[in-house]
Amino acid sequence: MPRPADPHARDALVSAARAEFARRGLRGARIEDITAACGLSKGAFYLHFPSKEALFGEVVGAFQSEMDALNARRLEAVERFVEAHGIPGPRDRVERSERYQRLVDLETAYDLEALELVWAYRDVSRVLVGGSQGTEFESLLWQVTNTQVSRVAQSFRRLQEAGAVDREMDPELFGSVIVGAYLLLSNQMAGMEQKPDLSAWARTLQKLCQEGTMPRLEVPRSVPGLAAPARAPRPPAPSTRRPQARAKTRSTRTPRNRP
Amino acid sequence: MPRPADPHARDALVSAARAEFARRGLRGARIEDITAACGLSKGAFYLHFPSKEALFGEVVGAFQSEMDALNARRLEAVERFVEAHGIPGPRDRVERSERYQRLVDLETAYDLEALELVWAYRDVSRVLVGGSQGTEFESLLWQVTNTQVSRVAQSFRRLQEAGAVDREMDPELFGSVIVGAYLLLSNQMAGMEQKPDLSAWARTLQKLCQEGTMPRLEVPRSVPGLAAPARAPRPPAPSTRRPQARAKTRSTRTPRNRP
DNA sequence: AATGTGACTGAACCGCGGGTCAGAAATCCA
DNA sequence: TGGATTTCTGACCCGCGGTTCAGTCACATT
Repeated sequence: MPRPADPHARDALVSAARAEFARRGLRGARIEDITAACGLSKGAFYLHFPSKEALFGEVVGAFQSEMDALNARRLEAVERFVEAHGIPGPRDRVERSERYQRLVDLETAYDLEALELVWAYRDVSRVLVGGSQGTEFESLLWQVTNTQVSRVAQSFRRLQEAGAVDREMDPELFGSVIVGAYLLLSNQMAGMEQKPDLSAWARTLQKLCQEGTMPRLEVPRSVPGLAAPARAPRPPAPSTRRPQARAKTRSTRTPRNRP
Repeated sequence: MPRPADPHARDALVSAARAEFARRGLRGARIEDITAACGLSKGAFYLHFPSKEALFGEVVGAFQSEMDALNARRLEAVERFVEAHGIPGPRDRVERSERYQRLVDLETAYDLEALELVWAYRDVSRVLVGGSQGTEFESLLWQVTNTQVSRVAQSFRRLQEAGAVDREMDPELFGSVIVGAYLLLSNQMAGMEQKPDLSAWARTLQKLCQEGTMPRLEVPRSVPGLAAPARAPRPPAPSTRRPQARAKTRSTRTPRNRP
């Protein structure tokens, strides 16, 4: 087997591609730029990957499977906790009991792990979020997102049924807020040169979630006019979606009149 | 002036373009598809816009200026409130006093307005977030995002200095969470066929913010181990950003050895 | 009707970038 | 040293899609 392949070529391509994707998006990245960054020629790319989409898919796959694994461990850990200690009730929460604190610590630890994972794949996350619209990967992003939203919503619902969180809150909406926060944070990570204090992030995130969903107990008055009529709710907006598109093709255009 | 232009042509093009951008992203949208959706020919597009980027820029400009205007009104309203009633202190918050409730209502009303605006431009928002990476509009998104993060962080900081919110929280991080929630919600809106109950969304959002940032006062024990060592923080990850890219161009490649 | 004018068409043009492949280069083995 | 073999190069091809423009059409005016 003469002329052994450069052992770093494949890794170098992956790294360069990730950087290029992060800069220009999936569509915008040019294979020649990727190979040039590794000191290779365009043709060399195809010795390792059939297309840039395939390369990206490989990286995304790794990201997704790690995320899935983490998710599974997290679900299992919470399950074990509930079996051992039961679901915290309203009292646990407002009094910040030992077992409530334990659960919060558990969740915080997993939030931190999730943040670490996102940090490691922050560039990929950025591309998935911001540069894969109209590609095969767009749906994948929503798949991951919705999985997370569901997970959060599910555990939220359980606490809700136990009376441990405000019953008026929509679990799905709550989940969206949390996941949305992750998405923006991951995008911000992509622009950072050094790692932020993810541990502090995880703590703040948990605090926000825990305190923000405290059930109403010793509340003095019951918050009547929260909905607030929101003066002048603004007219529906200048333009909605496709108001009067005229015809599918040029065939059916109405002639201005007949001679 | 014979052959008057079809009065709907321009609007139809804008609508069709927005739909197409939302489907395929800025880069992925094809001008011929846009014009075909209006029953026009490709050439007609250039009678109205110099390029698809120009069209998009026009729509984005409208979005941005409405957002800026709303932002200005909001800042002014909060300023007026503070002048009239002062900044709520810790007591106001934990007791949910009248003036605290007023401020929450005010914020909720503006959140609702913002959500309404995002709803009207949900397709544009989706493209800005998810389909403009590597284009001239990418920076614009971050400009808008950062403006909002700063606004939230600023008002957060003020409350923090008054002792009305937890001092341990990073204002910028808090802002990112809120804005991130908006971004994900706007993306989810883009896939909805009918308008959700934005008023409920605004309420939940505010509740989360308000309760989630409650200062520590009558807490029984002072929450010692929140930081949680987070077992096995995971090795830095399989791949970081461009570890060993070899050379800028093919010129400086190291020959494997000399004959 | 004839004519002028501006809206609109669509074939043609062209650059960009993905993908190919004949050949050069590198390495091993005899 | 001279094949044998595999890696890697880079010129080339080609389709896609943005852009152009000569020609056509619809309408107003005369």
